[in-house]
Amino acid sequence: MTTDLLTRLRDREWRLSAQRRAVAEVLVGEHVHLTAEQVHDLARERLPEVSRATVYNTLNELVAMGELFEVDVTDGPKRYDPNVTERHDHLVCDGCQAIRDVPRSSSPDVPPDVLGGFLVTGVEVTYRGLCPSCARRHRP
Amino acid sequence: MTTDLLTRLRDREWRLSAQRRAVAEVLVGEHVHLTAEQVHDLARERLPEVSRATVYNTLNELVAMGELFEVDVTDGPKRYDPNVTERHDHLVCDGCQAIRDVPRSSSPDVPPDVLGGFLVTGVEVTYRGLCPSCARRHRP
DNA sequence: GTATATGCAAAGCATTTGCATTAAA
DNA sequence: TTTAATGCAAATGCTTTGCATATAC
Repeated sequence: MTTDLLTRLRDREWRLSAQRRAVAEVLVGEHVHLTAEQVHDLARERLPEVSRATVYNTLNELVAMGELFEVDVTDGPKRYDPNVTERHDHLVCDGCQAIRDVPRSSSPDVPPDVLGGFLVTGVEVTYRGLCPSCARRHRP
Repeated sequence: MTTDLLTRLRDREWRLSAQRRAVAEVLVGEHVHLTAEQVHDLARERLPEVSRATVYNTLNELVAMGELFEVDVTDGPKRYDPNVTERHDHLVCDGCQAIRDVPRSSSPDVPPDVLGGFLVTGVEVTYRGLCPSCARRHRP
């Protein structure tokens, strides 16, 4: 039973302002990888007076809390990934920049002889290619 | 026998100015993952009047030619990886931001049932952790 | 000689910061 | 009431751009 973001935030005694709630609510769902600006726009639909600074502050706090991942797999601004409970990789479309989460198949690892004393604590895997609709456009 | 960067550039009939040569010469070696600013500084040691704009122009051209990879695995500015001939992954130190190339062990892939028509053309793998000296500092 | 690269300084984005104001607990 | 979040606008950091000048071919 995975608890959702809003519930976890309440449990952490995180000072819950209307602005922070608006930001957190926007970050719910699957395959959500929004830029800060997109979060700002969506949050403003719920609460018109949310400022950009507050959006950035809030996103950074959520990242620091481990409740949000920064994802830097496309050109341009960083994206934010609320899927922190399920280990997953990313499928990135070179055509339209869409990002989809995929469960991790098998964990890659480094052959010990090339590690040279390096301590590995995490792995990120990014698959690049074309999403169905961009693939169709490319070879119809 | 892998031909080196300068040789490949000559073969491409790439207009070879002193500035471009200075930039290209800086991009030779193993485990080289410099920022644009570092490239600029090193290039200026060889040719003091190289401008920042030219460094950026040149780096972008090399990337467009496929002779250089952009690597975005650390905070702050992008890094440039001249190792385009050998398939490899990256080991990134969370302590000091050092990056090392490691040969790819086994190619990860996505289970076909979650691909949903997505066409995969490339994979990037980033290992994060602590390099030997940062690991020592962390648990001595 | 001609097309193209260079350098400068200014502009462009994305993000952060300082500080006075406001609101949560 | 107290402590912390907000909003604004200015500042920062990285990268790109426009255009006059210089240079490789």
